[in-house]
Amino acid sequence: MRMATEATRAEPRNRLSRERVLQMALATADAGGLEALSMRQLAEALDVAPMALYRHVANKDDLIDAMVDVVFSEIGLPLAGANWKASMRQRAIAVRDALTRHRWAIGLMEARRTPGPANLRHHDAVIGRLRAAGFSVVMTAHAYSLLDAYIYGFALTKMNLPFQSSDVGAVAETMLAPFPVNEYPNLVEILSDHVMLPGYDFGDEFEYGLDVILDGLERELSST
Amino acid sequence: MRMATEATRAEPRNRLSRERVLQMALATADAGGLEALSMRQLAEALDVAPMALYRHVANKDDLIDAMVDVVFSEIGLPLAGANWKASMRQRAIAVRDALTRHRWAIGLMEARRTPGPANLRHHDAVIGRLRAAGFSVVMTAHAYSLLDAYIYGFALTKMNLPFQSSDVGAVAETMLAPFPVNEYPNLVEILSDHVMLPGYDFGDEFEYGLDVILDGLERELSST
DNA sequence: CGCTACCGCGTACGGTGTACGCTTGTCAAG
DNA sequence: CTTGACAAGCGTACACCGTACGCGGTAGCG
Repeated sequence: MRMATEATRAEPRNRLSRERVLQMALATADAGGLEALSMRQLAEALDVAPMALYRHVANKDDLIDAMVDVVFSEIGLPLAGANWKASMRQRAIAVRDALTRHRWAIGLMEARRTPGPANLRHHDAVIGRLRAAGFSVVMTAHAYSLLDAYIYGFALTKMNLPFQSSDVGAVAETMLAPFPVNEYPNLVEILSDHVMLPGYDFGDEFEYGLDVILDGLERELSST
Repeated sequence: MRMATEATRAEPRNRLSRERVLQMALATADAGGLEALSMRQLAEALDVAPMALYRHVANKDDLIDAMVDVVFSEIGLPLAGANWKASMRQRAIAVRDALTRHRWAIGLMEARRTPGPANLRHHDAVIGRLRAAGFSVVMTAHAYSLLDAYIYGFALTKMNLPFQSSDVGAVAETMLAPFPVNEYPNLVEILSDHVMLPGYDFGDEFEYGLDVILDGLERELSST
């Protein structure tokens, strides 16, 4: 039998591509964090020799740049119709959600010095939305800086939280165990009287702070 | 001649110690970032074999934990006397300054799951300051979450800014060069009409956003 | 059929963190 | 003064990492 039919069937199935590399890299990083992403492991996951990856990716940095741009593309653009507060609120939550899905990306979103198209498109759209709502150029810079700092910072502190928003109690005790009781009374109070109570979810703090910021910006806007 | 006097003079000079390791590690990380800090390089800088370090440090993670706690200790505690806004403002700036001195620490301050004593002391003092100012336990959690997210987030985005707050123009052009003109009009506008102008310093955005947040918290506090 | 372009691979180099066991300098007790 | 214990520093080794370089096979075209 000839190989043609086999080739056209079996070959393209395992055929490597930038797409497949990117997708697998995202999956690995989502599952095990950035430090679990090694070129060798990635190659193995794709059932391919390590060096094969370099046909589709210039180097690891290039790969990560591309991964970050995928995250940006998942965020979507802010709504154009709604009032600016609703629009910014929705965008903030979209970013937060994307960063929750891709925790490894948190430190990198604004770090790469070669932003991808999705990145630039996103920033352009947000800025445009604010300008259209009547923000001056200066106020837009203020607002964007404030909002993004909060969003990324919340993701950062939340991600870094050494517990999964559930077994807070155990972790807190482990943290404080090496120290004398009542060494840190205020910390203990807020932990035991609030954070460790059943209903508490640190993630809920996000929207509270977000609304404080949006209200503050609204006031700044109308006072100009 | 006897060795006693020599020993007491020359020996402790080169004698390794946790302190010396820590100090050199901080210097290296401050100068070249966390990725410049390798145990081998660190050993060489201390004129010592790599494995000698492990007498004073359990492993690299333990070393980094200790380094983070040094940063916390540099921040100092919030003023007790002043009104809470001034106190929080001063603390925020102190944290920002510490993170500017030690950029490598930004992602790590809240990440380690074994916080050091300076870390806990700091948190305890801030919480205590807010409680003393009349914040309820719940409001304290809100305020702290909001403030820290902003502070760390600002440090994160500022640190990651791919330029040194000076040659913004060149970098911006490099970023946008691969794309058609007018693909991102809003981005271009804010860059050329504001960010790239001589007087602009992104660092100045920090206090603007900080004050918006503090004012917002004050309003929340008085409306309770 | 032959040519060319490309894709995946093998090998190798210089880096990393660190486990394990040896050597050597210091000091206390006999 | 000798001896022995103890800790500090070291040498070697291992498993991993990113990736430069060049080879071989295959696909699709003329």
